[in-house]
Amino acid sequence: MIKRPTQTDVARLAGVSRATVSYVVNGLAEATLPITNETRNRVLEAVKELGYQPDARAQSLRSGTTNTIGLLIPDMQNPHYWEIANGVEQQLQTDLMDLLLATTSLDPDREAHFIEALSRRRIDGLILLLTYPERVMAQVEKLARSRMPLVIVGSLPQDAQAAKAHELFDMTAPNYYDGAIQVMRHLIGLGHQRIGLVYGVANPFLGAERLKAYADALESAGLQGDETLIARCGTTIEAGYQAAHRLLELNPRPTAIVVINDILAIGALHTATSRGLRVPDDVSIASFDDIEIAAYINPSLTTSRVNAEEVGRTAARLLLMRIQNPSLPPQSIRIPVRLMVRASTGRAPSP
Amino acid sequence: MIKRPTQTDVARLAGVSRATVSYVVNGLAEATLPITNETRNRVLEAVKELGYQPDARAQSLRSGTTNTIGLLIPDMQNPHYWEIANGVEQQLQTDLMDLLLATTSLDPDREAHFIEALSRRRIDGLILLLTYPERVMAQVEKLARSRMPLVIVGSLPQDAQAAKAHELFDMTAPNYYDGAIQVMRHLIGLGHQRIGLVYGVANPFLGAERLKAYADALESAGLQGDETLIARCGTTIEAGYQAAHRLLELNPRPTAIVVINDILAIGALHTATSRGLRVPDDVSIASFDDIEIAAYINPSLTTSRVNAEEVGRTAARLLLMRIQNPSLPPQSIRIPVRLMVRASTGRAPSP
DNA sequence: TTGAAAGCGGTACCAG
DNA sequence: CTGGTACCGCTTTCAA
Repeated sequence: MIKRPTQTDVARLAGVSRATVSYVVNGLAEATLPITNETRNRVLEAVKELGYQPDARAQSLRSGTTNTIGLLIPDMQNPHYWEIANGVEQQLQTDLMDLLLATTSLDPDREAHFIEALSRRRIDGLILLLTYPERVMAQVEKLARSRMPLVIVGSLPQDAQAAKAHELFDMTAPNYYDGAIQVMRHLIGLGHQRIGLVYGVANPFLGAERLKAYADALESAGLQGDETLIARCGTTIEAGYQAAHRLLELNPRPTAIVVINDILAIGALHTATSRGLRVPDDVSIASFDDIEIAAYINPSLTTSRVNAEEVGRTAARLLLMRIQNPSLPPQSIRIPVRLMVRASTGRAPSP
Repeated sequence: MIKRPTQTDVARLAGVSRATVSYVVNGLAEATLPITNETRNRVLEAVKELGYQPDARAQSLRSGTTNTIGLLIPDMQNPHYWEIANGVEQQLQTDLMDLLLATTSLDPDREAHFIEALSRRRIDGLILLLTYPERVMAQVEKLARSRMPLVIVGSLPQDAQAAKAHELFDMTAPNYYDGAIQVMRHLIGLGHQRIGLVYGVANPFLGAERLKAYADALESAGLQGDETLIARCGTTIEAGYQAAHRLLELNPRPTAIVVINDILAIGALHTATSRGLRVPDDVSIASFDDIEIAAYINPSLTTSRVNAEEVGRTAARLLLMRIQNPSLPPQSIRIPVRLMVRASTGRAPSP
């Protein structure tokens, strides 16, 4: 550690007591506590001369508040998450909270580690985007019970824990179910009958809503589902690329592919192109999120738009409200989505 | 703030002193200090029962070390920076340092704010990717002089401050000059004579090396530069899109466009397509960074590959070395780049 | 108008 | 083997 000037150093240099330094530095001088202008200036000069910066650890230890909230995001590689982080930041800036950002790289151990680390820092609140809730739920529940303000972004697995969850912390999540229904209706409306799904998630439950909507939509259209039409894979572009290959090798070939997110859809688009298929003439591709790139790639992506910044802002808003008023009943807010029809989907080719 | 169990609570429950709790929790029990297994277990049980977690602020206040380093990145919207952050994380994980990530959203005030905030937290070291060095250099120099371990990623403006800089902190940066020369040689070798440049940077100096290499390469090929061939713009995809429009409206039209990074190149590619131009038959496009998407878009991007994770790892390595040995002479490490020739560049169209 | 002093939650030295 | 205690840097009440 670096030796930095302390309050005591400033006090000595200015020839006052530490208390006085504290008053001046925190601007209490002007308000309640009358301090001579002359003393004040002596202190301020000493501060400047020494380059004194109050120690945030000590301040927070003493004052009991850190003025910082933590945000855990799963995966650096997906722009969708940064857009959420952006939203959180926007909301926080209006208040004057600092953000402590951590990313788990989709690693369950790191997820647990960071929740622990953030909690030990005694941050004022925590926003979690969990990848492996089943691994850390106990930890998270304990946190919640210790009355740490907590917001979970995204859904939780459908088991007993999830049921309790809503009583413990606030939640917000995009309405992926609606989104997936819209995507499917759009494709079915275009005459597609064989529709594949690239299901690229780190943890299966993460796409559960989209998967269910996919199946529900097929069924209500009287189309038959088919396990081979579901290509499960990882979360990288390359994974999406490979998974799409598996789908496009099927016979008969699907005429449309729904991809779990835009990043993987870029991979799938590449697959189609490299197989000499035209999009959307030979195969339609649609996905979720509407990251900025989606509108600019060629062909532009039909995608179910999640306003990620709004998700982030909502999470931050919920958290700030809870920090201010810890006894509020927990809320759960769904963020609506909107289908953006672009160039990657079109009428099903005639057989 | 939340009331959490403290060392004292544990001590009371276990019927021992606070010192003993500290020993047990920090595992000193096994090593130097022999403590009865029975006492140890009593303490551990109390810890578990109360869900006690040591307060990181208090620990660090006392121990003088935070075991945390800070990383400041400019822009959430560009995957390139996230890849750098990834590299930093990788390197840090091998040691057991925590990472405090902050992002400035290209806002000079936030940049200053975060440097201040991180410094007040008394982190053990700081890695900076600066967007507005001229605004914060004084602050940064003061930090450096206070012996805060510091690594600057990227280059600094070419003025007196930059000259001093190398004596104050470690630096690492991709060799964009070489990269740009390679890109230009590649295009000139393909017969291109009118080569545009989309210069989309938040702060002009940030692309200085690439700009200079662009001019140098033109000159040494006996081609004449032309200010109208340089389209200055912002840092979003949309900005790249617009800037490329300006270039492609020129008469005669440039046959190749060099774009300052891949993100903007995606915009430029979209411009060409929407103007009905074929890439690379009518116009070639090349850029910098090689973010993951670059290989998957259509056409795939010819780009000067910067191994961003290596940049991050290098920065972290430099920082950790300096933390361990603060008196090391500052180093400056250039990261080599490599031209990835893909489908977005081809022979210049015959006039 | 200013200062003395208690304490926030730990660590680690020294004594027993 | 265990406990008492000074101290890390700051805030805030209370007295002077």
